[in-house]
Amino acid sequence: MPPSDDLPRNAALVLDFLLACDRPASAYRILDALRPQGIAAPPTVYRALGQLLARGLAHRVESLNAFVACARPDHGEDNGFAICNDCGQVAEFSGPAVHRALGAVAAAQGFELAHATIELAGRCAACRDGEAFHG
Amino acid sequence: MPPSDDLPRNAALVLDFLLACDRPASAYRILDALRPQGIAAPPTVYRALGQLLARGLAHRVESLNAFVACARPDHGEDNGFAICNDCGQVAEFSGPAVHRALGAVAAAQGFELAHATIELAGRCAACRDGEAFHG
DNA sequence: CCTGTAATGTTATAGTATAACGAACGCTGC
DNA sequence: GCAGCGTTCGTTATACTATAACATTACAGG
Repeated sequence: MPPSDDLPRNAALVLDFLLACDRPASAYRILDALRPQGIAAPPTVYRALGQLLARGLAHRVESLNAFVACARPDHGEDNGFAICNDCGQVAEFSGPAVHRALGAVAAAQGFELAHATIELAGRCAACRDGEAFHG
Repeated sequence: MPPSDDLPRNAALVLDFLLACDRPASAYRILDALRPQGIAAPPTVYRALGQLLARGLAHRVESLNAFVACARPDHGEDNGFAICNDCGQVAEFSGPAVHRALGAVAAAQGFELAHATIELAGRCAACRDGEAFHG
């Protein structure tokens, strides 16, 4: 499987859309957005997303049932997301200390860790600042 | 809102079922299991789950779209789950070191952390041991 | 040419979750 | 009592998320 270039047509379309989005998009939102490009049915979107996920070019945000383009395709997997409840934006972060701590927890239980899902919900710096003006 | 006792009838039914399960149950699985007790439609289940989640007596496992009874109703929120891909069992853990690390990551971004979702996928100790006998 | 693999298209269906309505219950204050 | 209020509950319908199953196309290698 090629690293990142020469994506299939549909995967490239979906990735371009995700990159243009500043927030997570659901599969059906992607579908609606790409109908003009000839994508007509859910399986097409889910297949493209599957290819992107397999290449690490996109991530699924479990707590939103939505997808984002990877902010750091070069970095490792198992990054975390900070999700703003106010504006809906999502920031991807790596957090080596978090992974060390999780690895320790897993090891303590004899758990063989394959993948970590880390999703923080709260308010981003911008929205906190914004609220300062309103009270 | 009372702490834990005197749950509404449906919430108590759902909690009893989750406690009897050794693994996460989807809302529709709960629905099927509790039809004999008079629960007939999805909103009834989701309402009961909402009450349990609000009291911290159950948790939603985002990566499975399923629900578990809380293993530690006395402990804090934001616990993590270790999900075995082989047997489907889920272990709840607390991991203060993880929270400290996540708090640091959030603080570094100016992110106001409200809730952390931490879900580990992999293989539990029992399933690792089991495989040793098969090769 | 034949065949295997990957990508695609299409229809239908499974699985997850909530909106919107209204009825019934228990409580408080009059 | 009973009027008003909040909570729970029941029901119907619908929205949203995801995959099964099968047909088609395109291209690489023997």
